[in-house]
Amino acid sequence: MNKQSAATLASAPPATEKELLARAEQLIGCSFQQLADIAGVAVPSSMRHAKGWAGQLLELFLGASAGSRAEQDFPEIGVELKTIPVNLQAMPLETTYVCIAPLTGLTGVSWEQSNVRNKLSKVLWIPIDGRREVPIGERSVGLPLLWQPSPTQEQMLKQDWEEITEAIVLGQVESITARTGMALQLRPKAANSKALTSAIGPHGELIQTLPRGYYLKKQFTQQILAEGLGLELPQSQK
DNA sequence: CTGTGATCATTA
DNA sequence: TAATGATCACAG
Repeated sequence: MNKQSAATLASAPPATEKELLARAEQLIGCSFQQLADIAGVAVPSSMRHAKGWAGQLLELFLGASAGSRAEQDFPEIGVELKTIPVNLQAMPLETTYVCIAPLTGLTGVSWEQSNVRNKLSKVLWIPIDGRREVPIGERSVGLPLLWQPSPTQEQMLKQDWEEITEAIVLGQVESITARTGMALQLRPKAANSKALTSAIGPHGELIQTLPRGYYLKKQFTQQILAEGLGLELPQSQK
């Protein structure tokens, strides 16, 4: 079968949301093998040593420009790109990394000014086939969804962020686990478990601890994707 | 080391 | 088997 693809590498960032969506729509149904061929890169046999491969491949086609800067992927139009591995039921297979968590200098920082809120204020979700039993080259790209948090979702994120931030400020960072929070969680984000960064200790002193990052829990991401498909949960009452 | 892109793999 | 804690590659 000749799968016709209009996918092309982006030469510049999209100037508008509409242009970004148009590019994303050209990728629907494309396999990673096709995209890798166009991009001139090899398809890894496993993600084990190529964990960000799919995300960075899609950045090439969409024209993301921020590189490794702590910014949205498309600062010109205020959009963050997230690829999300899913199964055939469109259920997320992984949590979603949001950003690194500052562990010092947080006094006086509000949710409104937080990096988490900035990154999540508008997100282009692109589901990808994340099934490990399928060879990577055969996995394909799903339907893009441009999302902004609903008031309820933002409230949930804000509540979690405030709970976690308060613990960090109070020197309780080491007592925060991935179970803290309903939508947002704090987890290690480092090369390995020996990496260290500064944080506030239980008595207000500076301590060295494992760097952490903010992640979205699967259940929260699943809700976003389901609503994007128009699949609201059944209402028991109308 | 920090921050980007995340997924892996051991544990509960 | 799902979720938590650990890890991989690369740019700067």
